[in-house]
Amino acid sequence: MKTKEIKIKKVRVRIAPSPTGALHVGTARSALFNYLFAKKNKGSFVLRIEDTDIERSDLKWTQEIIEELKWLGIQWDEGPDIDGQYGPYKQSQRLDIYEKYLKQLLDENKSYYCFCSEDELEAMRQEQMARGVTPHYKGKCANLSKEEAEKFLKQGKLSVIRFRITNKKIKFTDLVRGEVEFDAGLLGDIIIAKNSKTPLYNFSVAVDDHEMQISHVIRGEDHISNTPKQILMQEALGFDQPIYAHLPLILAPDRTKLSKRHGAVSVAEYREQGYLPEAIVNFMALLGWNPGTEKEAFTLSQLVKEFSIEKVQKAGAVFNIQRLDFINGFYIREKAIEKLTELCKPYLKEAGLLVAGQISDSKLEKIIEVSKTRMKKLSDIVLLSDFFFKDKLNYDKDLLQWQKIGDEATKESLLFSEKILSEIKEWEIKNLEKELFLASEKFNLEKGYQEKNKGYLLWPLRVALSGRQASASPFEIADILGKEKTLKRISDAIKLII
RNA sequence: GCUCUCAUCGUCUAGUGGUUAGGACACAUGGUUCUCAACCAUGUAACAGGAGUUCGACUCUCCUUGAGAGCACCA
Repeated sequence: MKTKEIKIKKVRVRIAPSPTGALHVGTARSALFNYLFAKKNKGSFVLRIEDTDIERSDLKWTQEIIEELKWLGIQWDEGPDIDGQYGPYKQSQRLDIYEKYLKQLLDENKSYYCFCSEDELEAMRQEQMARGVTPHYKGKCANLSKEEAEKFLKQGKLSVIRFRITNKKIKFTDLVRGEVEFDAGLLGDIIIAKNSKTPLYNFSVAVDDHEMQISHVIRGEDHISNTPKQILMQEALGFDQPIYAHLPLILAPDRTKLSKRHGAVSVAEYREQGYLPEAIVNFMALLGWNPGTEKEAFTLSQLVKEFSIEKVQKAGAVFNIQRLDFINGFYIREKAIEKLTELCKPYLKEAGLLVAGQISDSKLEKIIEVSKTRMKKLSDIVLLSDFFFKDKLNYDKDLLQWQKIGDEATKESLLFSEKILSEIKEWEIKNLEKELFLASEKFNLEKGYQEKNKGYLLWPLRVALSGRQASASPFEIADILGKEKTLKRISDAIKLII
């Protein structure tokens, strides 16, 4: 009995996005898992741009995909340079290679020219569906002689190149799904190229994966039915077969494949809304994978250590935005304040709140500091902190009232705060807090209010300073605003009551 | 329609023949608190159904049901 020779191949994986749109979160997660698998196994991660569909591909999408991947921290070992040197990692620059293999298949009669029109094909599909069989090409042109084909070609008849599917069962071992079997007889001869210069997906993938010596193909489950086609082509071309792993799909809340109609699907959109790359990475890793422990917070490098493809889930995972929000809020709170401030600046500028030179960095940091526990994403900072930047607040006077004490009592409360604050010399948060707490007790005693209920004094004050039902504490706001603005806001509030 | 795949709380999941079925998000309640967050504590909540196999099935087998993906001159 022959022992099968086991080749220990170096781990080489790839992610192969097509630049027909922004980087989809599903693609990003595939990229992440490939990256983790490569790093874990001391292998290489290759980025290949699949732009054979010239009509739909656009350079701007290639650039964006590269940018988003970099932003996420998913770095490739081989692939396009950042400065736009794509080299051999863009399919449109590999046309000679495909042409060579295409010719080989044609010469060996493993593929043939097909002259059927799209209308004919469509009619056939309809007819097959109606009969209850999987639509597939029956091979009308399969038996055309070489001479006939040549003749048609010379006449300039439109043609494509089809691959002869061998009628047999295709089995492969999937790292996440185990043994998978397909009946190739149901496939029909697939089109592998529009012409010698325009290869199509299933063919170019087989060629590229071979040429790039890809050892493991880790991709979304939506590709699983492409696998037998690619295996057949590898066999026809004499290529080694990579090991496959099909990842569960990322689902929308309605449990269908996450798509545009469900809202934001691109990494760029989440980035714009103010999600942090570490949060997105952590969140994506946990969609369809778990460490087998109860640990849930992972940095990219921790993920590299913990990742194992065996722990990848089989069932699709719903993209739960609430969980992303939670994780993002967690990372926001973890961020060093200087960094978080820098990250918030663009949002404040965009909203017209932050004008260069009007506010010091240290003051801005204080604003961010007192707001950050309420942030789920960076863009939240605008609504959370706009009252710090405005000169005039806009709110309903009834909001100033604490527990329906009435306008007059509210006014007295504000006047009391105004007096206390106007007398404070050392305008510093600790001191403000101390003085206001003392004042609150005194005020309650004077008015006969419940002694411990600080709301009589603090609520109207906080609303006067923020104009908000919910905000940071009055001490924090007063400290940031400074004495002059604080007193101004209090007197504005008093005027509002009158 | 055909092919393939999947199935534990609402969601992400742990669990590999014997568990009070565990954790996290979300939700609820309480604590803290002027408010909202954050934080801490507690709670609600799941093995799709039916047959087997077995002393014993969430766990193994089969069937049913349900769900998803694919079926392009897109990738």
